[in-house]
Amino acid sequence: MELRDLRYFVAVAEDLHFSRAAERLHMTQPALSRQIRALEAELEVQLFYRTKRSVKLTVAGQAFLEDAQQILHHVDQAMSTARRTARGETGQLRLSFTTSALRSVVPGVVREFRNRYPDVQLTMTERSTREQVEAFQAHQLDVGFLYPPVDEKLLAITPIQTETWVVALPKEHPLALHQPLRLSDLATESFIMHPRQEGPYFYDQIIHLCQQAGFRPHVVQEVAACQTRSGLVAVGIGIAFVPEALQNAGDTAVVYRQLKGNAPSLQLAIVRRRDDCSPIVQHFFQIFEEILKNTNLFVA
Amino acid sequence: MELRDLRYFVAVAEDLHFSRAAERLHMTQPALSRQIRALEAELEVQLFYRTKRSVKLTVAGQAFLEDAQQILHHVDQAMSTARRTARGETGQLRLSFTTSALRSVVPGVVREFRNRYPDVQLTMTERSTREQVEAFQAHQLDVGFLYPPVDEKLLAITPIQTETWVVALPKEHPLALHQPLRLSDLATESFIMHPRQEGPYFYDQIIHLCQQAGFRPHVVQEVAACQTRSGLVAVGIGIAFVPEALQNAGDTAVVYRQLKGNAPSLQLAIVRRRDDCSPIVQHFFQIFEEILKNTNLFVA
DNA sequence: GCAATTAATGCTTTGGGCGTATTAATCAGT
DNA sequence: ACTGATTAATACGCCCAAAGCATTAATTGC
Repeated sequence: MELRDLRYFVAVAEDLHFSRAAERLHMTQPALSRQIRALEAELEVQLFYRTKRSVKLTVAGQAFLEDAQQILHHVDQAMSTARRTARGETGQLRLSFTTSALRSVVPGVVREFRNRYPDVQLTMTERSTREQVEAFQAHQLDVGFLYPPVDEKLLAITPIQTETWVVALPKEHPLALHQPLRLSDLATESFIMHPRQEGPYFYDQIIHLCQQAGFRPHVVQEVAACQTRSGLVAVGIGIAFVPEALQNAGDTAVVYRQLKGNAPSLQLAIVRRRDDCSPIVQHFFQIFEEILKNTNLFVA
Repeated sequence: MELRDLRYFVAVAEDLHFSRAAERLHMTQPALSRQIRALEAELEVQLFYRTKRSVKLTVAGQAFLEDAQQILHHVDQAMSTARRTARGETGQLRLSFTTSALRSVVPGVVREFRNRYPDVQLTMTERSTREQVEAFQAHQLDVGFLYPPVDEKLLAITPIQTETWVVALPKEHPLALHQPLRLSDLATESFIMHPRQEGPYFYDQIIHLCQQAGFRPHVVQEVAACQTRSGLVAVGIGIAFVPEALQNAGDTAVVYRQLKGNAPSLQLAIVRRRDDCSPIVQHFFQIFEEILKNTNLFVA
């Protein structure tokens, strides 16, 4: 059985006339008659009642007609879907980002991507840098916004922008009057830190900067979520570093102060699997680059 | 595009190995490689990443694989359905019957038919003789149990059994003491009749018999449904003729009495369209004949 | 009863798909 | 680094399945 047989059968079944159907199919009537007979022989089923003058579908023929039409339609759809998938117009894109990236570059890119490729199913998951790397390794992620360094040969890492982090202080804290602060002003404070295991680079950077400023920070708690750190600052547990982008998060019990001189900073990066040549991912990167150009962010 | 292409593609996509797939398809590797390339050219879509040593599906290839598998499965199903339909093992059977037929021959046939052909969708509709003829003409009915005579050349009518009708009387009626009754005993009674338009033969037969018995019946009401006639008898509106089969309907306020001599009678018939050669209808008739033989009913 | 219509049959032709032989490229093992 | 094994691609020739052409047979309508 071939699709040709189905196409011939559908044509005859729709016209109930061999000669006309043959003409529509750009072939001769004897060829068509033979093929239909061959199809009936293969199925061992009579599809048409024929007299020398008229053609009529049998019950089995009616049932087969419905299936045949559906199959031919499905074939068209499959071809179209394959083409659209190859062009990156349909499919899925799994996206992850750290909390702070969600407050900066992500929304604009995602909005534009949805506009241009509405048929791509977009899955967005917030994940820490470490979780994203694991998801990439498990082939459960296509594009991530995370904080290098990440030693992973499978990943293609493109730095985007350098974020300077700021100090979050309780509103009533004496240092809240100063702007900017020196790092050495914080020597006797209690620090709420980002857990080292979730991103050792950032943790070590702060420890290192503090040592340069002449003290070793007193860490009272480790919390991964930036907002939670901010919240703990509000209730007086200590002070914390948070990304600049979080300043507008709207907690009135907390003030944010920039640091003079070497401040802790992080380079946000957009990441994909190096072997991933999915056109959807390529489209996403293209849109991302366009937006980056227009908004004139610092590109490291 | 032909099914061959889909079969080849699925084989390669499942094995990710041209030589092995070719072997499974009982063909040589070069032929298979060529066909896949031709398919990609026709779709204008790359389905596989190939190196000289390994084969991998592209995203478009993955999408196409799912469709291709579904299509091939649908084709198998369509062939199977056509065969089963031709054998009358699947499809639909639209059945109609008069109220009284439902109480006699119909249940046994239907039960056995459902047993033997569980995949045939059975639609059962109660209809008067006239309604059944109309449904046949509109091609909305396949098999009917009705009361001839019916002048319709399109229909093949097979008489089944002769039903003698009985008189339904209120329990307290003086004539309830007699068994059997004479028709002439009913000369002064009020009659609840079956409407003439729903089946003139039966109506006219009763009028004719009464005239032979020397009176013209006094008709007080016309009601098509036999049970309803029986119900009206119970509340004293009059007397009525109902089929024997209705005697066991269980209304304790009504008694049924046979008539001596020429009683009104009807010949139930099983009917189909003369041009209908659906195997399902044939099966139904076959089962019906088997059951008729076993139960030894009178066949007219 | 004859002309027109329409599906089936017989014969011939052709092109697409297959097999064989070979090539090119990559990988693994020494 | 070299060699043999593996595997997909290319070249060429063959063959049969499907198409076309010509004709037949049967039915319909005037």
